[in-house]
Amino acid sequence: MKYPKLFEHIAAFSPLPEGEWVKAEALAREQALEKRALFLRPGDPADRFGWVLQGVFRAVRVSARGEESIKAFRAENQLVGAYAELLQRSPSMTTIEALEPSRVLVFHARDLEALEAGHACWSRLARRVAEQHYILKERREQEFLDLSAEERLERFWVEHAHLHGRVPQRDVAAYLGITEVALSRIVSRRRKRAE
Amino acid sequence: MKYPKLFEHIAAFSPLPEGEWVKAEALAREQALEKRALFLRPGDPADRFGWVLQGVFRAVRVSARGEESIKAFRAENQLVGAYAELLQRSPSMTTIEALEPSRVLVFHARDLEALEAGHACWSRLARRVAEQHYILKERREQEFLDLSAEERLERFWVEHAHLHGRVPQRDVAAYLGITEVALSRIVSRRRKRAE
DNA sequence: GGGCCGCCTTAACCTGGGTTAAGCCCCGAG
DNA sequence: CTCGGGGCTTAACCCAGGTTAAGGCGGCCC
Repeated sequence: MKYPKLFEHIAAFSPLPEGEWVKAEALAREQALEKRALFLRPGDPADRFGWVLQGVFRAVRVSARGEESIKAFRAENQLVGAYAELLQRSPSMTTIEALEPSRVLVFHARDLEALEAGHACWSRLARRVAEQHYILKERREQEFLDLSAEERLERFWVEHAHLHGRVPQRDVAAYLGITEVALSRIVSRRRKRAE
Repeated sequence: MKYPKLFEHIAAFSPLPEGEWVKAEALAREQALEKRALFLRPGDPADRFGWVLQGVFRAVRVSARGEESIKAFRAENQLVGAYAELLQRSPSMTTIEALEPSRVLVFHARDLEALEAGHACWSRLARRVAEQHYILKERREQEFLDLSAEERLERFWVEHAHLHGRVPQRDVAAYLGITEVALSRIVSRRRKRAE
């Protein structure tokens, strides 16, 4: 087994026999990305995804008007990929970019399908992943519905404390759905109140 | 088989042997709700959900400040339930209310688990449901990130044409994340431009 | 060292949506 | 028929955040 820590992590999320994990490892390959390198770009087939071994990524979508908004940040022990497009077997509309020098363990969707055919644990895992992703998106929806930008910022740092100092402020703004100017204002307003 | 139309609908979404469907029907019961009646209220266990046979529902969440926001509308051939809470086995924080006299086919989560143990088709269905829900929430997230309230309204009516005349305007506003006053303004602005 | 670039801040002005409050229209109960 | 209430609209005023533009600051390359 080459990635025992990752195995622990995944098995805790959804039980997985060691033997199956070893099979999966054999299908994966490690990819290193420098800062600013893209794991996925718009138009690419969205049939691959990765577990982050090291580093931070941002999932960006560029709107029709050319504005960037950020769907998610991903760091160690999380999945990176264009999940919605993968499910719909459509090309990626998402850019996934490393914010630091990073390493990822890459899987191909069709390899996972093969594993699924062999052992039910993979389907269970896939289901849990879908459910977990759903819960997170619903939480985010709730934040847009009843929180102001300032409250969303506060919650962002509670839920993403591990990203402190690792993501530029403008990207936090694009995640919150505001401009970097507005975010800067909010931050300085809070600073003043804190004195 | 008591609900052949529903069976067709579900089987098209995820293949399902007739025999399994008949078993499921035996575990379900039909519930009628008058206008304004609640299918689920906050604090209820979220372990039941239903297929809408007839009618329209709104899933409401009341924020800490006492403001209502609407997470979803559900009509014929859709699932109603507090899905996130069901997955987390926590009590419902969602109110689900009939906007018309409605009929629902009610299932209990633990009955579904029993069916899952008997035939893999149920797990496959559950997975597809999770994935589909995810895709919809991600789309909604995107709308909050890069669309103005007016554009969200436009898209709302494209995607919910079947709700025309069936949901009050204030509820549409609460779905879009704005007040009914703001929505009324947007509508009249559009009316003027259309002349 | 100097110049440049990436990132952040600040300011001035504009606009969309929130808040409050008044008023309208329709409908159903008495 | 009248009254009251629910749902929608309009208006006046306010504020958060968008837009545009200028400038600051640190790091990096030459």
